[in-house]
Amino acid sequence: MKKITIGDAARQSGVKVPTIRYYESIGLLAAPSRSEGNQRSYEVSDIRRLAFVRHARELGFEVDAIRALLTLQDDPHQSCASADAIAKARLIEVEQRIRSLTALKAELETMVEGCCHGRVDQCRVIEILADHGQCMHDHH
Amino acid sequence: MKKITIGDAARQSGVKVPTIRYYESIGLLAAPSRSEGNQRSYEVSDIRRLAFVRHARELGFEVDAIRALLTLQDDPHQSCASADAIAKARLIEVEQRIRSLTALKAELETMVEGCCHGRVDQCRVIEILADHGQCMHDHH
DNA sequence: TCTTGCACCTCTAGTGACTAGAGGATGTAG
DNA sequence: CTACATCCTCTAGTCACTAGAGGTGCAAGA
Repeated sequence: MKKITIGDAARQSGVKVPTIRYYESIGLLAAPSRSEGNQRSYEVSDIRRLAFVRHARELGFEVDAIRALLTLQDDPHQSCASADAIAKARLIEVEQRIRSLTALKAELETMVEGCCHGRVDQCRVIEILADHGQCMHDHH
Repeated sequence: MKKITIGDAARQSGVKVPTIRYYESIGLLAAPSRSEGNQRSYEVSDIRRLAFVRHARELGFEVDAIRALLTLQDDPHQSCASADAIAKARLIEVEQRIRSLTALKAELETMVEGCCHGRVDQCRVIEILADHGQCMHDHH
């Protein structure tokens, strides 16, 4: 067995070194074996697990959701209904978030277009922020 | 002058009571005068300022950006170029965020569609998360 | 007048998901 | 053998709040 240091694990998985230690501390990754000199020594399966976590984090899953997904992954004979439910819930969140960001974008565009490029007292950026009544969008 | 309690200020501005005290502590809102019994007493202008902050926060501006906008608002004779720049920067952020969330949405849809509703070892939700190489979108 | 009960006060600590830094040990290349 | 990178643990900081403890102020009903 070749030993994978935490630095190599970080490079291969794309998860930063302190973050790997953090994941270990919150129980997302099992504590690996140690070398003579007390340095962490990872297996290839740990790298895969880290890559899984990283990808899920990039997709915006919370650590608790990832923990649930990892539990499923560890026991591949159970039903995937939970994984499906987690992904679906996240999809709904994402759709909602896109809707509200799109409304927000329109509002920011109005602000920027309305900027007179002159003095603050004629500027719609400040004006729109100051008066929520001018906000037509129900992004909030 | 009628005195506005912190509770009324919260109701009128939509900013929660502890959040108002927090904003005071970080210098976003000046410390108001106090009643005999040491209770905060706000002016109408404070309510407006709080509503301004709330709206800007809802639009996703960070507290530091809001601090800059408030400084501009306090001196309406200066150029609005800074306000414009802050709003434009936020607009770019929002557009970027929408793009990456849209890519993410597509990926989540692939996951959910690919779910066999059977066992985990045939489930694309887990599979796609486990293998980032299957992710075609450069949302990250 | 008393009491009930809500709203207010300050202060500390917790949240999520890390990130930064101190201070020291280990491992490797020249 | 000596640099120097990498590793170790531990604590504290980030952001924008939120929660809770423990105590005070105040207005209305009995």
